[in-house]
Amino acid sequence: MNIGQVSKATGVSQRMIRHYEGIGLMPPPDRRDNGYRDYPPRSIERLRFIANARDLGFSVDEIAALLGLWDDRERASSEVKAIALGHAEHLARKAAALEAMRRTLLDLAEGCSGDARPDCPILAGLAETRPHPDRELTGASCKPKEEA
Amino acid sequence: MNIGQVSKATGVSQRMIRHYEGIGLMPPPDRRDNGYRDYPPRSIERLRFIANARDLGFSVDEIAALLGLWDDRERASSEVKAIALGHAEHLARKAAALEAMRRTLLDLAEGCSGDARPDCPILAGLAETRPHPDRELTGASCKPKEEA
DNA sequence: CTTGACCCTACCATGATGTCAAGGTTCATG
DNA sequence: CATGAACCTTGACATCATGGTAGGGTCAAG
Repeated sequence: MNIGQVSKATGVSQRMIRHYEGIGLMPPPDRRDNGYRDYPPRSIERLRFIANARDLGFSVDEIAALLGLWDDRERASSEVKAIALGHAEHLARKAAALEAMRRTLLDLAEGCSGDARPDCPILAGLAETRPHPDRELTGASCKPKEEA
Repeated sequence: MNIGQVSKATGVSQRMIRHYEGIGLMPPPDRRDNGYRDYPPRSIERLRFIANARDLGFSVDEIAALLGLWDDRERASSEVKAIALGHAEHLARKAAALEAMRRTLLDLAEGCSGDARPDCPILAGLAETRPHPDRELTGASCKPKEEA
């Protein structure tokens, strides 16, 4: 199969199919005499696996690990489950962070009249001193450089 | 003030302070004879505003809009509120998407024994045909859909 | 003068994806 | 056969926010 047909069959863009090959998620397919990639039917399965995992928010590294387990018929399902549950935890933390942002925003907006007057607690809140003024500072403001 | 002091005062890295200048969020400050950036105290306020907005997940474009309204003493608070509420909605949708992913993942993991046996519904679910019209990827193996 | 902290610009990298460019191949049709 | 559409190829650039590095200038104190 040509790349265009694989793309249609899987819903993965040609661009990303080549990309996955480049980063090692897909094995390099055979080439025909004209240089065209020639995919075996198995590739479709594997691409769908990758795309589904991506849709679930797995990182490339996680997908690589899952593919390795997929290829290994002897693997223990506990390994797969550990990756999946770890990722679920990761997703939960991200969702909670977004929710906290939203909460803060709604709290700020609550005090805002939302009319034609210029007074606005949202802007006032944004201009306030930052809650965590202890972020990373680039350059060595207080760290000794021990470089040769 | 030198950039290092502004960085310390705001918790924004020097790297990002220069970046915000490059993308137009911060006005280019005066330069001393030696080429060093020389910031007025106002810059600290503005940087804090930017950093706070960024922490709330606003995009650069949204921050630019908020800054414009911040600079405008005549603006109506309704404009600010509209941006804020729109963004809150955006955050809610993102959080919901993450939660849906997590739900799917947990559903898949539920059927997984998580022991030494190779049988694993998580991998089976990932290898399934991609949801094209509507998704039914949760739970056990569904009927394989044939689509070209 | 030396040292070390500070500043400058400019480039590279991330991750997933899109787009565009410039060129080769295949095939159908006039 | 010639032309053009539709396909394939590689490579490069852009996004967004951030970190890092390289290479070099500046300043103040010892």
